Amino acid sequence: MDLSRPANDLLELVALIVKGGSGRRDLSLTAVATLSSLDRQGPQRITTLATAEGVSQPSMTQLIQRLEQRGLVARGSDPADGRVALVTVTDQGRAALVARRQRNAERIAGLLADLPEPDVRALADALAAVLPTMRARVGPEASGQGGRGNRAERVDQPRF
Amino acid sequence: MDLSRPANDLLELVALIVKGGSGRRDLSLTAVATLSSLDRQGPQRITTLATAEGVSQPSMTQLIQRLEQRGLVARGSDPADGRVALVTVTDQGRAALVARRQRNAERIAGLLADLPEPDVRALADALAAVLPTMRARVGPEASGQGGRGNRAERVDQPRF
DNA sequence: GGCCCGTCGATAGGCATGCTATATAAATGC
DNA sequence: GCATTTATATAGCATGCCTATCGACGGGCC
Repeated sequence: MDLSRPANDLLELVALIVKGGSGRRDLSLTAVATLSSLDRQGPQRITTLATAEGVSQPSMTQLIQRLEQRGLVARGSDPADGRVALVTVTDQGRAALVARRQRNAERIAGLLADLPEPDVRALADALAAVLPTMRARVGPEASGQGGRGNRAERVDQPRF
Repeated sequence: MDLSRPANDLLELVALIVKGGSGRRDLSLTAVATLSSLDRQGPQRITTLATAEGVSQPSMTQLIQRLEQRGLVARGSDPADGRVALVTVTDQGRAALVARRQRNAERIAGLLADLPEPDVRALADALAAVLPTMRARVGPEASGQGGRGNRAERVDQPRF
């Protein structure tokens, strides 16, 4: 089956949605992903977060510092290893996450609201069928445990 | 009809796709969109590009300068109005655009390739049905001619 | 014609977020 | 107990965006 047309269509849809969210970002994409990871998986160390989000360790250190200043995360220490900094989401961080998700969902719902209902239904069903597999496909590779060196060992892949 | 589930699913799909494209970007999102606009609609002035892409005029000036240094666009002047700078894509710019699109399409096709064919077909059909309307819905609003002031007059909307 | 004002683009300065290279501190191995 | 490895922090730099403001051109009105 030829995937180029759906691939390009999907690409365009993503571009439309991402572009629609113009304006000042309160939280960067990486910040949201990091908070989300901390929310789902509990306290994690800096290096783990860095490799999971695909940024360098210093970048993650700085991101955590910014998030800490804003009260969205807290730092703890690992009783078993004095070097590690265990990062935790605060309630405020969780709230920011929820608010952010809701705004995005509303924006997208606004786009969908203009479409004929059968089309929306077809899209909804197709997404529901496809998402679990894509989650599984992307997830494991992105969260490869890594952390052996100081560097993130990333492929030089174009982003979007 | 309840749009929250499809909206959240779509959001997650976008997040998966955007996050999948980790790594060094050769061209920013705005750069690609600008080149694409120049390719589709021919030479345009800085201000028009800025409002169309939702960035400030100085940002667009700088982006065009960077793109010009890399040979991806060229500047001309409007014979009818000495103030305006008409920006054009070069062949090299078009080539960069094609290469970029192809890499992205391949990446997404790679994701789709893991899915059962009927699911892909359903998604492809749903996308094809939905895209024209969304294009129309998002396009006009984003390219409102504006240009009254120096400032871009943007709403403070969270991006993605 | 000459002046004022609006519009177009450029410049200056600042902030956020990423990077690489390297430093510091704790743990581990001989 | 000192060298090595590992976890994080710091320094310095690049990019891409912003606001504020400047200089240049164009158009209307006297």
